[in-house]
Amino acid sequence: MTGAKDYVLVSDVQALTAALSDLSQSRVIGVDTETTGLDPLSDKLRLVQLTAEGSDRVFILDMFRLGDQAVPALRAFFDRDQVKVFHNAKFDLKFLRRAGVTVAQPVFDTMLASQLLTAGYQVAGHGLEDLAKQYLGLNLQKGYQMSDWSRDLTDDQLEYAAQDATVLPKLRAALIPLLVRHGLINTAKLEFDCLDAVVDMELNGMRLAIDRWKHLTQQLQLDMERAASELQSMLREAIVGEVSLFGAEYQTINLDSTQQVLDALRSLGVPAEGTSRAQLAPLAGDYPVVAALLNYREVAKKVQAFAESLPSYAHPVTGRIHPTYHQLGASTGRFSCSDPNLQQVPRGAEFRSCFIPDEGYKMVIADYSQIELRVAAEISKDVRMIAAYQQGQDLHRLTASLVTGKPIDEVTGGERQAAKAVNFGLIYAMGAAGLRAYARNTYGVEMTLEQAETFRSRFFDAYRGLERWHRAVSTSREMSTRTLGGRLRQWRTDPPLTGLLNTPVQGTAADIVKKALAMLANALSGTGVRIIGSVHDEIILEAPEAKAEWASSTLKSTMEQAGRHYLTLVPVIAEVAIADSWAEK
DNA sequence: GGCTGTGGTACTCG
DNA sequence: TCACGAGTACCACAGCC
Repeated sequence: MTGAKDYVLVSDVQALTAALSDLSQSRVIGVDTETTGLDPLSDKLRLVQLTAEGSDRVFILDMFRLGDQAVPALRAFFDRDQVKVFHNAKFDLKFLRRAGVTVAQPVFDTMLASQLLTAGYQVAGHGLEDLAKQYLGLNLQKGYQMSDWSRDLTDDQLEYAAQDATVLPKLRAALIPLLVRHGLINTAKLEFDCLDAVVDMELNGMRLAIDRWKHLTQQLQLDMERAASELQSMLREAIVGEVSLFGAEYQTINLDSTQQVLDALRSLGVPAEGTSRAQLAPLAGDYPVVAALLNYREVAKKVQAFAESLPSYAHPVTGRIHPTYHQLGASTGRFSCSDPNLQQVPRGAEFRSCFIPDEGYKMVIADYSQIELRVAAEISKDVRMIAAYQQGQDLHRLTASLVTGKPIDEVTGGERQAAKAVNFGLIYAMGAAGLRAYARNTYGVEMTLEQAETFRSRFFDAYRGLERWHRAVSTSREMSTRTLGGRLRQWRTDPPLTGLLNTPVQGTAADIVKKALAMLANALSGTGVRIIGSVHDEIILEAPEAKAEWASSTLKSTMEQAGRHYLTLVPVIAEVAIADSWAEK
């Protein structure tokens, strides 16, 4: 046990002033909070625990007792350039923000630091207890997180509250040498700088036109019922003739059960190896029942996974959708998103047009143009790709021309589409077989394996730098890789080549988006323009109508500037639109 | 009999 | 159909009370 018994309960303004003055002497302070629940939009901030590095004394601010009169002093305190150390800072920052307190950089987040150090590895946990044990050899007292922080506090609760705060500066001191050793200082700074934008996105959320959404849901449900009954009647022929107590017409099969569906298909004479889309798609032309199944699946997914579930996420206080962004949720450095996952809302306008701005506001939406291909050009230093981007050429058209041997302006639209897919697939080492399958299924183009191989080798003849990069990576035997920003991903066993190629590309794109978000949070602070979402290469703002033009040019220039921070050979372009819904891009 | 957790499958997105 | 990276819903199954 770490007995941090030395705490001072601060419940009036005089004591607060004295405490903050005392803490101001320290270059580094640990910050923790206790709240009446987990939701910053409906629960309350109860305690703020502050401790100076090197001290075991913790000032525990009782926000219920202090009330609003504490806010100006706290705001001034957190505006100073001391290092504020948090664990899972996003949580505390959201509650502080709701209480009227913004926290200026520099912020150090021990959880993000730990996640960066282990990126790619499966580790037991990144909780404060885990880190205290691992890096400091301390066993923290657990079990008070979920206690009732809304009533009079017990001595046990106060001791628990004090304990976590004292650990934070110590953890930072232990983590910094590791970040240095792993070359992760810049990446850590980037992640910490990004926190404000993440807090914005979660607190702001996105507005859903709920009536419109429910109407869409009803339509889709009808579509699904039609698709289901059509499929059901086609499959029912499979069980006609089988012995049934009630008659075959009463038998239904569970359309969501792959086992039942496969049995039924086989007894209808469909030569299906399995029920995956990949295995069924080639059979759809010959067997109407297969086409019916694929159709059912598509619409069922949209109804069950998106349409029906989304309204339950509308927040009772704001009416808006507030997802959770996991800053290091993907091992490449990308965000992941859940509850709900707004990053997988179907692209169709019928879905995205239901996401709208507040009255008097516009959405301002921007995404990077071909960001991953540009990053691949920069990493591989391929002269042809770099030159094409510098001259503002259409890279897909160029690839089509190089592979077919046609002059650029004779390339057809179909060839350009095919080249688009090839650009995408081949930079991640898609094999000849994959290419062949892709060409057949997407464009109905039949080719032999040899022809696919020729196509592939022409691609790499055209882009020598890309080929050199592939060869260098595949012979390197490295157990880790880095993005251009220095972000690290490690493997414990021999990594797949595709992972070694994909991670620096996808991860550098993530570095760029995060840099842009960090810069935006600063640039937009106090302007009334809100950051409301981000989907991998896209950033969504909500701006008062009068400021939409300004927000739009700020968004575009900030995203492009963030790109230049990492890419020096290849220009970065962001395309921006002012819109009345997410469907307009 | 009903609950929970886990693995597999299939879909969505960039 | 796929190369990479994610999350969610559903089914089937094991283990438990």
